[in-house]
Amino acid sequence: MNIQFKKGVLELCVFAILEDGDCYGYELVNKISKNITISEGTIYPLLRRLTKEGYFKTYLVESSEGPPRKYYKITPEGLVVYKNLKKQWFSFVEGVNNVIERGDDSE
Amino acid sequence: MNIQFKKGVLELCVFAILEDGDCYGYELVNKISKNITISEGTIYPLLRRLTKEGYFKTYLVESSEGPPRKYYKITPEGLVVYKNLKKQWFSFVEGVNNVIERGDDSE
DNA sequence: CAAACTACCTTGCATAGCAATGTAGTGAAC
DNA sequence: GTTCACTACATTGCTATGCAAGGTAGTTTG
Repeated sequence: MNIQFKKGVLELCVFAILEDGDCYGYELVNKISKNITISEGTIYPLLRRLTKEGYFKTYLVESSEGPPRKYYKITPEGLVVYKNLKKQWFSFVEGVNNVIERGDDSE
Repeated sequence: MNIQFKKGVLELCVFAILEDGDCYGYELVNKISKNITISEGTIYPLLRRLTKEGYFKTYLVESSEGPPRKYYKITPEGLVVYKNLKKQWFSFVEGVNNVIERGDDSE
């Protein structure tokens, strides 16, 4: 899979999944992996960053299957950023499709 | 516009436009700019790289409106790479849409 | 206690886009 | 006749993000 394509989009994916319900990091990796190749080394720093920026809050939950899980919950600010990012993504894809399908738009 | 989204995709756009007919750098910037914000500082290094990798050939054409134009022509190898990249792009977009729309796929 | 799984985390590297800047040619304005 | 705007090429240093590779620690199975 083309690594470059993912730049900025994984952030959007994480937002989208968390909007549907709180998750912990390892769970996010597994969910995203069903559709896009992703590694833990990508997700954890991303979650830290977005938490630091105030878009997520975290809480720990004990697990009977391993170490405690750090759950991430989207904040109201995060929700605003997410909706904006989602719009940008769709309009970007539309722009790319215009270029690809017509090579050019006018004339 | 989100800069990160463009990573790797501008390459695809350049391929797509050149598949439709030879262009010079400045022209490519203008064509892509109709749909996606782009700067010259991005396009010229990209064209150099893809030419060096054997995906484009170039030829100069005098212009009455300024300095000579360097036209880029896609090579057979370039065409193969382009078709592959295009497939990857569409499958990537599909994957992202799956994540965004369902948050998850299974269950 | 070793292997396999869950679950967290960090470091250094590669990549691509961009702003800023520079060079030259043409043509119009003043 | 020189200043401005446009065409058209190009380079440098910066930034951001994803990844491989590595590590820590808890649980369960043998």
